[in-house]
Amino acid sequence: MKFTATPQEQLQIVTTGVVDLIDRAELLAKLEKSFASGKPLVVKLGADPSAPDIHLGHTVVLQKMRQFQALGHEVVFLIGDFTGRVGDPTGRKKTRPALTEEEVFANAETYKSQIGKILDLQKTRIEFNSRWLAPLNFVDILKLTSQYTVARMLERDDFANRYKNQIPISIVEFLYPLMQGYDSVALKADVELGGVDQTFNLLVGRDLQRSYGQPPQVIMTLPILEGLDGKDKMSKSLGNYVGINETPEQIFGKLMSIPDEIMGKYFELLTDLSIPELQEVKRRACSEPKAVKVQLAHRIAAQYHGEAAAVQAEAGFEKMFGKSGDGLPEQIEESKLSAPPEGLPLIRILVMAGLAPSGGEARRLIQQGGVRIDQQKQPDQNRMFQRGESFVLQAGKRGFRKVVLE
RNA sequence: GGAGAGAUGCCCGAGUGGCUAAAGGGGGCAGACUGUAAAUCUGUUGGCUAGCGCCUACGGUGGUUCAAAUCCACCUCUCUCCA
Repeated sequence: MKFTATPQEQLQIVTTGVVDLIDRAELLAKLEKSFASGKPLVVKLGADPSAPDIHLGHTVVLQKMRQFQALGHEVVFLIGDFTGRVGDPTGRKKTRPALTEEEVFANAETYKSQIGKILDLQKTRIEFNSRWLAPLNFVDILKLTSQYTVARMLERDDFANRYKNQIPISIVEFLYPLMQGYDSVALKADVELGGVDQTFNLLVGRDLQRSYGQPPQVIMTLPILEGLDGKDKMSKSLGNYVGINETPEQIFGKLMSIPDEIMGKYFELLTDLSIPELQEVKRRACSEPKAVKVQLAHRIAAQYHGEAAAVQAEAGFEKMFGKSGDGLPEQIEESKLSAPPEGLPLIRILVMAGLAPSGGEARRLIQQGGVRIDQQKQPDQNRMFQRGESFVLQAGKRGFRKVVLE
């Protein structure tokens, strides 16, 4: 392998935007060695197999992976299937069900199709940590655990807080950082990437590599992206995310709903704007926030679906919410419902069309004026509809369904 | 192993026999206002029901009682201190 960029140039590219880099000198030394020998660095990124939906938050670190990849290094996308199979004892109520082999395989495929939007799959190595974790026996595990102390584990913020607040910490949780660190040993990783919240785990990897006689990996942490609510980090379980598999319309719409304050950060972490462009955007964000937000939504939609789709998504948005629009989305999903001879009451229809989770919820929506039929507010919860009728049903601001009774 | 504290709805948290589908807050949802932003105000937030009402619910099981989230017994789990 021949590198086109010099170690210094590579260092420059690869360290922009990182929060923590441990250690800069080590990284440069690794880059130099790799440049001289023609041997690419092994760059590791771990992924949780139980949540195979990749959202914009994940892309921050994936983009960093792509930079390494573009420079000619070997990126390893590591799926923590073993961890997933063990399950998570922390959430007592919702014990994470151990994933079956089929599920792991299916999730891996899902991952591939998604990370392919950012990484070059041809050049991406995909690994499963069960390959080396499953064969370990108790002696191996004792050796692994003897490398670490409880006091050092309690250095992790999360553990320290829970310990202080008398919230349970399972022994197994102490093993997770060790397992993750052992992954680095097994892969002989040169660099491991992760969000800043992963700092502790990444550091454990360094320590373990040293214990096992390997040169320690360089760790690089990247900023955590806030979710659509602008408060918590973007995550599927909080529902404040934009999945990269979503339609351009969904991506556009969701991005338009973020708080103004985080627009700058989104531009910074999710687009490839240059520094001067970023400054320009941040300046305009105060004077014309709407236009800037549209630009953001457009740009990101285009990144994943192309310019044409982004243009269309923007037009659809205007049609729906703009001053001159008619308040209807471009595409409305259709529900064919079979009605009994006596007809269907509105409440039932809302539930059957998937616009309300229960009858009570549907009733509430109607009572509060959140339900429209063909754009007309519909206050009568008992209104009956007969076979052959069809109309556009709207629940709340965003729930639309074309209902056809048959 | 010993002593003590605790487990309540999506989350936090009040509630020590009936007026408790359970205060209050957070979050969610809807409405008004708007830029599908923020802030603010209003309503709402277990299920079934047009409604009366019925069912399910306060870690689990059983018991006392006309009546239990509340009292008793056992069990499970968590935390603290001692060893």
